[in-house]
Amino acid sequence: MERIEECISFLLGKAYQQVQQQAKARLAPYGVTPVQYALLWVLWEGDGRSGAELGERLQLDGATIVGILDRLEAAGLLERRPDAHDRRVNRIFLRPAGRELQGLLEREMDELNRELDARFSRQDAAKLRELLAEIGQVPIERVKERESR
Amino acid sequence: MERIEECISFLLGKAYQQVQQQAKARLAPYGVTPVQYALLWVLWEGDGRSGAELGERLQLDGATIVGILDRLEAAGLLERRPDAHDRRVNRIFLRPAGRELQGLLEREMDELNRELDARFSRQDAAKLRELLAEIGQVPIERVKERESR
DNA sequence: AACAAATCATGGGTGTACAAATTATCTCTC
DNA sequence: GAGAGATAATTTGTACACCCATGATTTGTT
Repeated sequence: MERIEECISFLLGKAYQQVQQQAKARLAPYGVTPVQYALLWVLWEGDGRSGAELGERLQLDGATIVGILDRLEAAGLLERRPDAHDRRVNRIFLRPAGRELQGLLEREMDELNRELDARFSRQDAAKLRELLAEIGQVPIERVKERESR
Repeated sequence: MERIEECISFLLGKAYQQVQQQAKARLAPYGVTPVQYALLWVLWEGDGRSGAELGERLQLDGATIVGILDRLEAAGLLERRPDAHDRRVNRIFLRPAGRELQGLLEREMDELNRELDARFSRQDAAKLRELLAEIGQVPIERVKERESR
């Protein structure tokens, strides 16, 4: 690997950076960041999950989730409600303002994704998805859950 | 885009996250982060550039560069020397400890890149590079430098 | 029942990233 | 040659992102 430009890791980083900046710019007018958008997305999928569940879904550290929830809660987009049966957990619920953003934000991000798609032939776009998914698949240690029986 | 898993932006983020974590784990034993490695790389290419030049090369904000240089300098890997002709700029030079890391760190990262490559056929690997490079190409406003004449 | 182990949310510390403001210096123009 | 505008480095403030540690609980095991 004599040239850094040939490393997949480097190219991946560059590409990610570009897309990230586009997403940031598109979401900024709504006061939402890309990560916050991802979290809202899973909430639109379904309300009432715990912070730990959200973290697992997004592959984010628990400590990271806390901060994101803090900001979204301060913005009035969601609220934490204590779980009735397990006093360790908070369940996260959307507030009206959080629901209302769905249409707007999805429109923005759909457009970004269409722009990305438009750069490639249909075949290449599919190929890119396939190859990225291959990398995104947890590559190391999947040895974790193996509960008895 | 009904499923977030189909968005290129999402897949890209996931893939990036994976590679980033691998890189972090491999570099951590040497007390170096992925970004710090990238900066060291360009210094191995050539010493004595200014912070602004390094930032341009790596597409990093000036403010970000300052912090990275601070830590690498504190670690004794490089030093800032004032430019003789322009007292606004510092030129960045490797120190012996910084040079000695080159072999070790490049071995680590080469291995990671080979592991990534190994997941794909030669053709697919080339295709992936091509597609990523397409995204990484500055997509918006390249209208900046256009100096007179 | 009682205790060890696992789990959830959170707080602290480190390291990016970027925007905006600051300071020091340079360059260009009149 | 003096001020206007550009540029380099830095500071400050916000937002991730992860690790480690802690406290409150819950669960599993005797």
